[in-house]
Amino acid sequence: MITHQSPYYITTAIDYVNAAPHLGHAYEKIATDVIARFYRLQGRPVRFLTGTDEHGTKVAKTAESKGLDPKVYTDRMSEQFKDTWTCLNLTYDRFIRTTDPDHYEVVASLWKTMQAKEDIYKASYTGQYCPGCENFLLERDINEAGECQIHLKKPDAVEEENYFFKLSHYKDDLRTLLKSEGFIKPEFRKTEILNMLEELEDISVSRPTDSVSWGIPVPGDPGQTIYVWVDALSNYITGAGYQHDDSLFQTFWPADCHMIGKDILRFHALYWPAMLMSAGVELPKSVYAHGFINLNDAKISKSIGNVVSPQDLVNRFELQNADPIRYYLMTVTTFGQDGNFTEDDFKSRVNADLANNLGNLVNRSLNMTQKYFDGLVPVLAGVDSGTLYQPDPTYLAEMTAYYTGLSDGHEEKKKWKDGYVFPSAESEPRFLNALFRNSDGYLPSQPLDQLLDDVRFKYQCFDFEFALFTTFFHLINPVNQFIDAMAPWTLAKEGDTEKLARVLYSVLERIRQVAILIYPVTPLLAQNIFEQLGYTVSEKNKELTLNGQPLQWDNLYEPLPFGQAIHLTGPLLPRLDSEIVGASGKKK
RNA sequence: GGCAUAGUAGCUCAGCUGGUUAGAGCACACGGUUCAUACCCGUGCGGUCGGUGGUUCGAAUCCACCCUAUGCCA
Repeated sequence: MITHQSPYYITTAIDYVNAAPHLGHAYEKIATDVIARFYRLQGRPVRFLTGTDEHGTKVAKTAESKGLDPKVYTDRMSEQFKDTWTCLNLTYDRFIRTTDPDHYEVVASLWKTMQAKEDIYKASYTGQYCPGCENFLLERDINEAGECQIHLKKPDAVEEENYFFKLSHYKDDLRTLLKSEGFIKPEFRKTEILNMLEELEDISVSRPTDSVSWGIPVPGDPGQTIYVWVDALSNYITGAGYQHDDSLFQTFWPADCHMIGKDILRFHALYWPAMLMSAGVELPKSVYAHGFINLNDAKISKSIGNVVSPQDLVNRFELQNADPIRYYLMTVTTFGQDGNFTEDDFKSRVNADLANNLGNLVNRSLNMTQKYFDGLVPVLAGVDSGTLYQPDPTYLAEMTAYYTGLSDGHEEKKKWKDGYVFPSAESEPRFLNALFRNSDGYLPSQPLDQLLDDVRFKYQCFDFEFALFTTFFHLINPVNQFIDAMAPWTLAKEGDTEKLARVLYSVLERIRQVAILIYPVTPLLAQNIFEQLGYTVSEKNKELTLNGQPLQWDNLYEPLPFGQAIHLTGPLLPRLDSEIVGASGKKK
């Protein structure tokens, strides 16, 4: 690994263990894993934190209802989350639990620092308390008759002593932060939070232990329990070694990105930075609020009964692994916006993109290699593989002339619409150049290296949909077209071995590149491709190694070794043809 | 009720700061091919861009109001 690159620290929201993990939880974790894998490919030291939020009355009550000690209950639930993340093949570096001992220490310490700064004070709080809920009600929990929506009883006005955090004190600093470039992502969320700022008040940060006992006690006041957000948000610094591992903390803090759902942006963009300001800790560089995923057009919720876990989907569609789920979720919508997971769309998209376009391409190419070259990557006579990606002046001149010939964008678009420049038999040598040199003859408007850079840029912007669209539309599909145009089976019949070698090599080489591009999203498919291409593949420190070397983005320009023995093992991904069962779990 | 985001072909979505006949993929129809996972390649079908008004020579794109969905807040 190249270690001179700057470290990258990304976190997910920690999940509340009161409910089992479902597709919504998975969405965020997958996106974060994609980013983590992408940055590892870039050679940056990455730290990826996820975990569970385990304190609070609800959890204590649920545990009690099952006759369990809260700790025993949360032990079980956090294992369930870990199992799910294993199923999704997540590469997190630590799974933090708010019940972890070091987290207790960090929260207590953070509290004391904020208290020493005189940002925490005690005051009385009056709220509408519902005995049925064992909690204070928010306005939205109360119906028009002034009753609790759930228990249909009027709540009691209860007054209790709480500690408060001087959030309002940080209004101006927060405004400056929020307005700064790139702190809140996507950009359109900025307005929403800035508007909230004006009505910012101090927040309650503790509850009497009588009401909430399952939590971290306030230092020096055992009668109070630290409230959920101070506890939960602090996980991000605990997970970076705050006060426990100085070298880790210095390496990875401040976090590069807190990946969260749009519902909790307020806490991450206002409360959390203010707490850090108070404690004198550096602020995270960005907070990314992603959208929600619906399931078959319905909100994912217990009451609707459409809670589906990734494991459920793997079983239902008889998937070999979760890659198709990862792929679908990352392409179903523009990241940041809400999306909809539809099961028959899932099936058809996975079949079309992964099985047919990519899978079949890999399969047909390797089959031909097996058949025509005894399973060895074709050797290009008289070509030094080290020079394959060196610019070819003749070709560059040709391309330049082509671009210059286009008077404006309109004409270029027209050419695009008229169809790609198909290689005739005569133009074939140029086309081969295109496949493994700097430019791609199929798409004259976009040289190959630009396309590859474009994919990288899209990943950097968390624009996963476009990163993959570009890969499939501009890099994979053209290879299928190329194969048809070149008709290697005809070349084989005619005995034109040299040309056959060039065509097939070009195809295999492009497949190799594509495997790198899709690796962050579908790591196991990528791994399978590398294995079939004949590489010795293993995993080390959450990185893939090919022939002993860690896979890196730069490998895009390190071509497939001539003569490498491929390892054909059958279809990359079988088509999904299983019957679709209703999302709600209803039978067919 | 306030703030924010979204509402575009049967389905999932692109369309940046307004400009010639609104774009992909999937699905569907027809043709071609056989190396391949009933696959791949080609052609075609398909939309009065949520509604109503307005600004403009010109709006899916800007403004106002309304309807619907989602999140936060009250």
